[in-house]
Amino acid sequence: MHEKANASIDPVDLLRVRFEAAIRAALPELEGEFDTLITPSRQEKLGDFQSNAAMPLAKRVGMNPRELAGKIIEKLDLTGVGEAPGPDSIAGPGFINVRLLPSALGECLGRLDTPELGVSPPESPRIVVVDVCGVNLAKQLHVGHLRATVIGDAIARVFERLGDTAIRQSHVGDWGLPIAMVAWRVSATADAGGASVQSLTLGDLEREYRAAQAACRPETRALERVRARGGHPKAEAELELRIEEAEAARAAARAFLVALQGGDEAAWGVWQTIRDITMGECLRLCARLHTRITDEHSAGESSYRTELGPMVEDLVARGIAEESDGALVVRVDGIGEPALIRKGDGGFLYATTDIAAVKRRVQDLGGDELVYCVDARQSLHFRQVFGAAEKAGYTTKPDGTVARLEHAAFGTVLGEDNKPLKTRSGENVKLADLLDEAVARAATTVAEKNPDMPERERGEVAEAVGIAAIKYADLSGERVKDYVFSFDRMLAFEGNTGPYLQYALVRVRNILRKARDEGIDVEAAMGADLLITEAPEKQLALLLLRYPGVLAGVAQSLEPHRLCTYLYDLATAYSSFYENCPVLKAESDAVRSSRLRLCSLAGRVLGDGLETLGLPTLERM
RNA sequence: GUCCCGGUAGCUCAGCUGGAUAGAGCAGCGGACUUCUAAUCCGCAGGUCGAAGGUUCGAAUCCUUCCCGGGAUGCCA
Repeated sequence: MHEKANASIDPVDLLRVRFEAAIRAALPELEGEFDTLITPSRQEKLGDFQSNAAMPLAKRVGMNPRELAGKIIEKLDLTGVGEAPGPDSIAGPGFINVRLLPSALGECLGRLDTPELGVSPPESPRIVVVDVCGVNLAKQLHVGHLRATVIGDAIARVFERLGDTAIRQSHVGDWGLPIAMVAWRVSATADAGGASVQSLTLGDLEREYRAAQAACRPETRALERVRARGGHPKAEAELELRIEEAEAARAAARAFLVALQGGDEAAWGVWQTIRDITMGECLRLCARLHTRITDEHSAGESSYRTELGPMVEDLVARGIAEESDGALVVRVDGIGEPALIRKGDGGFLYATTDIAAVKRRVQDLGGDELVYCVDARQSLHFRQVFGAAEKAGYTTKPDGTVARLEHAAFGTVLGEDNKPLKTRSGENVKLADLLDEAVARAATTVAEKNPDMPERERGEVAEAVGIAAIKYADLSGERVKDYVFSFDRMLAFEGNTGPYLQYALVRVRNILRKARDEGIDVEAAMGADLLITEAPEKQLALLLLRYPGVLAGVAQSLEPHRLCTYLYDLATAYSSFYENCPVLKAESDAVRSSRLRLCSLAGRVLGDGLETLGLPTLERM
């Protein structure tokens, strides 16, 4: 315990040991566990860390909290860690403030300075299955898909960074009647001598998708309305005809679906082509977005098609599913609405596929934890699916351990009217257009700031800056909150933005590059004593030490925005250090070496953090 | 009706799971580029944390009720 604390990176661990000993000594009669309640100070003038333990403990033993705080600091030995405590260390109702010794800070930093930046591999790495992206066949990705892709990938990256295995799963909506409707339509067009299916773009497919939807929608409501008003017979006749046509279209689409399900070669070929067109475009965007989502991560609904029937039979046989109004449902304790898993007509529903997906992710992929990065509006759906899967025993691994299932819900992207940007509105912003706009704006800024930069590099910088701006804008807010989409907000390059973080890292790299150019032995400086004397150095050092803990907190909470906040604070602390503490022109070689090492550490943490969020980094900008 | 999620500066948002005088960015005002790149830094100004109660040494944070906004709610996915 003491050994471990001595080797710790986080000063909180060092202090906890000292405070525990002091409290035990001050209150020998105290029984049971207690918390030392050590946290970083919010205001640096008060100290670096504080313990709030005296207040609850005083209550427990019936003492005055300030008096108890006094007794604690009498026993508190901070040798080698912090400045000796005195009466001034106590403030307010009984806060105990601690100021760290520069030497202790340097030693902690030295322990952070490992190839893994203080992140130790887990004793038993876990398998975390992360649901990402959420694409549907024949539909373009729009800004609504940004979140599932970017946040999901970031969460997966955090687990990977911590030494766990992340398996991304893109649950592609590639099955069912809507898909059959488009497939039937494009196939019929091709058969009639129109455009071949292969020649279609995703944009074409999406238009066909909408057209197919419209063609298959019976306008019974409109007819009812017309009849209720005693409308014109001609209008009535026309609507009746349209309804007939729609029914015919639906019948044709159903027939196509049956052919597809039966393995009909022609139907299968059309479906495959539509799939290839959609996924090709989707994966190009995923790559451009600097995510690690690739083809191997696609597990479409179609991949469950042969598993659903047997699974449902199994649920019925074991009495987990029951009939209700002709449909089959699974009731889950604590949820009013049951999960529907089979329609009256025998068809399966999205809950069915999702339950099968839980089973596969736990029992075949070996997931210890399943994370669903999906819109918050699906919240009830996932509570039902998780509950049903648990009831069925599908969340239990072959070895008997039970997987943890979590819906990492994100808020909706809204339009200026405060309503969700919806696919059918037709006014939604395409993801590809957003990226193009971002890069175009970044290119303008790059040209202004770096007129001498070679053309090709300017392009690369613009791409990285634009993508980082968008991703950071999406990642930096609390996950569950909605936001109103705005180009200006998402493509800002100043202040608390992705490019700000990239810029701070570029400044680090510039110094290190220049040092090498000037013939300074940078490698030697990497072993230099860390002299933390100036306030900005201290601020930077204290933040650096929090990095491993922040990563762990993000994995625990599934909230990447915490890493954003941390990196922004770190970049700000570095910027302040940069302005106030000359490195290459430091007053002595020892200080210069120390600062070079501090720069290097800051750069590595920043770079590592950016990469863990999935934001591209740069050498210059 | 029931359930879920939000409400913090003019705007966009943080607030480390109950700690001290609630913090940033943008916008506004004023400073700092012959210096390691100013996509930066420093300063000023800006707040009954939706409302009212409660819990306790201490509440933006926990509990209750209410107000406002959004969402979900068995045979679409």
